[in-house]
Amino acid sequence: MGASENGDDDLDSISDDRHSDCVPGSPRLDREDEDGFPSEVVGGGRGEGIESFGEGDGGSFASSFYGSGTDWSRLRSSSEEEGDGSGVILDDDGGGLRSGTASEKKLKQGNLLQLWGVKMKEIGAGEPRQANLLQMWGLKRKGAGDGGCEVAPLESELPPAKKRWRRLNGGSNGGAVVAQPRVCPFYKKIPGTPFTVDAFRYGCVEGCSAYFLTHFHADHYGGLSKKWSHGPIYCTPLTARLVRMCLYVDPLFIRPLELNEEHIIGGVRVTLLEANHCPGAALIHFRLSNGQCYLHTGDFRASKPMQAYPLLANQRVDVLYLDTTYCNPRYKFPSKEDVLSYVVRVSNDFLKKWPKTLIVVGAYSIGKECVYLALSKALGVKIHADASRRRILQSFNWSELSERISSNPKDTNLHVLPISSLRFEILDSYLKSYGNQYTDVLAFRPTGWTYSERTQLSLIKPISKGKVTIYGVPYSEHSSFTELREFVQFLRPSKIIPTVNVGNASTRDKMQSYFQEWLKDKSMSHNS
DNA sequence: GCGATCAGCT
DNA sequence: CACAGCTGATCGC
Repeated sequence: MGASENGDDDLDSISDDRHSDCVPGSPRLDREDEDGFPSEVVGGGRGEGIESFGEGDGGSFASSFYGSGTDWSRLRSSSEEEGDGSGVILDDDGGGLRSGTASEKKLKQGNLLQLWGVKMKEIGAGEPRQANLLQMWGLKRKGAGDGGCEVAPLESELPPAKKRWRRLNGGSNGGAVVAQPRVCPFYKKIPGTPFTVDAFRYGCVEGCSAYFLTHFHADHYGGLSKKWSHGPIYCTPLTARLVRMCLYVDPLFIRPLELNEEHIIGGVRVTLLEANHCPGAALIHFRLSNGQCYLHTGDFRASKPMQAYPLLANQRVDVLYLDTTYCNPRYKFPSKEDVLSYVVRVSNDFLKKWPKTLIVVGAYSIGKECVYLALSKALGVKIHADASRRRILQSFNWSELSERISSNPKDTNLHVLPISSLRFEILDSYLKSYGNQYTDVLAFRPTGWTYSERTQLSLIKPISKGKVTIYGVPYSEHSSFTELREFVQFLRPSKIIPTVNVGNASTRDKMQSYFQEWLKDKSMSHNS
């Protein structure tokens, strides 16, 4: 599921090996860096495959690239904040303040008012948030005192493409990203190579001459803009299109790599694999010239079919950079297929009782398409999305989806809205804006984490208010705890580096103990 | 005015 | 709790 077709792409005209000479002549890894990894990371045989980091062709890996920020202690951690007195900490490169306590952030931002405890809300008398969402749909005029007009926005009234993207996806930069260190953390760097993964918000990363982007979500592409000039960006053709269309990155820097093809970049054999996350999302497999193999999962949902990928089946993986979003046994959720049939069933039942129901699916910029696609197929109706979202969805070249998209909201009772719109007041206004076309709204909020307490789909209880009913459904695009365990036990990597939830020392310890538990029985190895 | 970044919130 | 943002605000240019 979730795989989208890669049709012809208009971006891939530039040959990939133009930047294959990108390893700068730099000193070797400093001894003080050791293997560059904290000792808490699980290792197979201690040291095996580790000493070789930084050797071989990739040995010119800059020590400055890998030397700073190589341990967890540089990461933000609430527990650590309590521990070390949380003074202002200077970066190695001098001057910069490390993201840390709230006071540090305020200092860094130079926001004296906040530092002094003056709240923003007390200063500005802003409009309530709802007004803007209503304005977005043309339901309410700016500054107009009336109850809103009754018509959906006309195409001609919409802002130009760029404004529309920015409107859909956040403020001025396509969505704010949570505070992170200014220095690229070590787990975004691939040792023995001049590569980083999803590391765009650190400016020019020293020693990095190739920047990989696993998928088009703001917390991964953060920092990319039309001013990007720090090096080539490698990603799938679909992600490449979005980077150009939505962020206006200069195409000279964008290097689309077809899935399932080996590409030689800087002497490293690189293959992108379908990640089962959002459209365009990829796992990245690196095979260094010294034989070391690394797998970076980006964000992914582990699945059985992945175990048949030729690069993963019966292959040694030395280091696994793992999406550990739900690496806790409390996170159990059903398969995507089960959730899709559940959503269809709920909708059919609802429509039987209230035939004039508007069905709404909440979604971010990309991801969760299969939820409304499944509804579209089952109900035999089209999908309405606004111009901003249509532009993105059409760029997928996913014909099964494209054919079902409608620009006219009155064409169909199945609409996609930003997930932030799934609130009673907003949906109620939305319902009213269609006059008497609909009597009720049935909305689905697909997410992975609302499901933590429930164990069965049948136990899900919707919340209703007036004519609006909202279901939170456990449609996850990350691996459940069980899926993660099965994937790790299948792959049996020598070493695992978590890439999510790493800001807290106790969470890191917990994850490492799970990894050890999963890998303790060597006789179960598939990949020995 | 525009773009980047931050706090607070969902 | 955490996902993947959203929104308003400030700051530099």
